[in-house]
Amino acid sequence: MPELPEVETVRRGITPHLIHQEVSSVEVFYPPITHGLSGAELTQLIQGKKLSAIYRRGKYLIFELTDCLLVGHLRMEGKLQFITRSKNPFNPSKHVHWVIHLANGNSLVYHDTRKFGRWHLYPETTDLTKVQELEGLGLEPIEDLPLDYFYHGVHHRHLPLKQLLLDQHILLGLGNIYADDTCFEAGIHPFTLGHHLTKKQCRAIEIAAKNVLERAIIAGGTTIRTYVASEYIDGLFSNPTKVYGRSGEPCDVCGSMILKSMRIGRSTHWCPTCQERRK
DNA sequence: CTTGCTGTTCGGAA
DNA sequence: GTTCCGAACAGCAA
Repeated sequence: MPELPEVETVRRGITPHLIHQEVSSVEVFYPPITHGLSGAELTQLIQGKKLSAIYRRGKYLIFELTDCLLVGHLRMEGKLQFITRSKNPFNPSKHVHWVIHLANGNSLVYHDTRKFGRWHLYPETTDLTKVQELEGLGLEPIEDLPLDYFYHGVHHRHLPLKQLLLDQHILLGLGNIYADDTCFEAGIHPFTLGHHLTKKQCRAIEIAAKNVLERAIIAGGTTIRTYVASEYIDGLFSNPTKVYGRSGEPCDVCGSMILKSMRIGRSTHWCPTCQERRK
């Protein structure tokens, strides 16, 4: 489900409920999601430890506990649900794959219909440089980037812009939805090849990505206020896209019909007028 | 019923 | 080294 804004919204939503809280036990119903660790094994490893921080890097969530890290990726459909003591004992649905119980009686529940998500415990370190999943990741588009950063990442590549935006080794956090909207916001055709992009276009893409993601985070932030503890935080906010999922509809800016194409197993959406193809 | 599509990433083949 | 393709899984719509 989540791209960067959704993961960030989940992080902000659950942090106040979890920070400084102590883990009492862990249940695991589908161990492949926890690198094969059972509930008993995970309980053994983190029982009595306190959550000291929750970070996000790209689409990864990182729970820092006493002397250890729990690193997770929600992939397509992972969701976290915080439930209060009053909802316990909790009857997990068949798509709930782990539950972390806190000493105060509340619980954090992981739900993932397609079971693509992964959670990896690093039992003896809080050093993020030791985390394999984070090795080689690119930079956050919502933070300041070095001069011509995206240009240097793509000008020698023979892949379409859309695919380069999905590559987490260059810019972090864009998925299929926000990659399409980033191309639209930058006014560049998603199939423009990396080595045809100018420095100016690349700068426009950096700015577009930042704006698209920040707007979505704000939309999530407004939604989160209505967040109810018993509901999944899945970040499908009232944050309308400009082109994604809108093929056949008129473009907001020029009225042209938005197009859709299937490539490499993913859909891509664009406005043929606002994103005229050059090469 | 079957097929294709879905917000992701990885590993192995070309 | 870069690029392509299928796999992991479940549900839904056509």
